[in-house]
Amino acid sequence: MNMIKIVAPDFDLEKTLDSGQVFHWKKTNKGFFGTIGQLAVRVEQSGNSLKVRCGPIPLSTSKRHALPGVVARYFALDHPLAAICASFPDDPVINAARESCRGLRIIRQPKWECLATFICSSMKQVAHIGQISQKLRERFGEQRKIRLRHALHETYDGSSGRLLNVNKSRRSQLDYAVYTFPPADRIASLRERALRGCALGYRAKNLLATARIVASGEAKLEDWSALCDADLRSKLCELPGVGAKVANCVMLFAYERLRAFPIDVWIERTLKEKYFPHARHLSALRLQTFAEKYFGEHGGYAQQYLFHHARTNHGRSVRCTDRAAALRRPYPGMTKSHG
DNA sequence: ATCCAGGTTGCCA
DNA sequence: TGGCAACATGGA
Repeated sequence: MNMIKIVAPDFDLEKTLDSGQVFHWKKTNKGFFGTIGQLAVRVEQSGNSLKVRCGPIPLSTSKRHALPGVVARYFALDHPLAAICASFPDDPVINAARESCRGLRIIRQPKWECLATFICSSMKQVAHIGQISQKLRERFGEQRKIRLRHALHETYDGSSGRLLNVNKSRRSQLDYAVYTFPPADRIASLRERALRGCALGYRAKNLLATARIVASGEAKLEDWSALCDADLRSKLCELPGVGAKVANCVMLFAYERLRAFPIDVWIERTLKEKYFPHARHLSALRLQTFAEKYFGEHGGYAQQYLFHHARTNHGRSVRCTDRAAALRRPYPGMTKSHG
């Protein structure tokens, strides 16, 4: 039985998976379905414990015992969250974010999967990125099935060990299909047209070009773990479709560089509104420099908390009953335009 | 319909 | 350096 229980204090599964750092987890009433690398996984949280079921393990039985470790590592349960949060600066803005994002962890994603997904993320809403990821996976990844419900809900014939009253077609309805992310060489083998078919738009060219560089061995993503932050960033930025923001996301979400501080439109808006309300022109570089210095060694965590806090609509300076209108406003909460 | 989205790139002064 | 437009797509 590929079912385990993991003690996970100081962890909020839903916030973690729904904070825009990873895009392929599907929420159902029975928990989250997704993949961790090649492994199909279903995760449910109740209180401090995680119930994890995985699909068929295409590995030796000795590796089976590694499952708890794989899951705990993916969700970064070893991060000292209290200490990390305590290292944030003390101001009303980050304090509010820290309060509302309790248990949110920066997970450890597979490098290629993270890089490829964020190349697809430019000028896309979080929901769209999820759609693109899903299409890439369905069309070019591998399908893995995982039991939708626990077997105890079904009727067993104790002598044969078989399910009763469940024919084959019905049994298949009990399975949930998830898809692994296609490896770089698979993407590299495609035509740009095939990628555009996954709604990538102009990003298709970048993803394809980067996939070919990775697949050729010219860019060794795993080896780059040994580089210092600055060198890693410049290596990532050499890849087509990767600029400062995407590089910082990949550093943070796949290379454990907790200092990396991605600045997207949401974070830029938040920083300007909350920390520089009167500044007229603040260059991207100055904002980046400020953020890295001010938020410190776990700036990436602070950034993720600010991002999620802002996006979940708690961070608005003015209560707004019309969420859509609030989202439409360039600087939510502001009534006067700042020229 | 119009605006915006976890940006990057090339070109301009 | 810093501003600016082009680049595709879909949801609100």
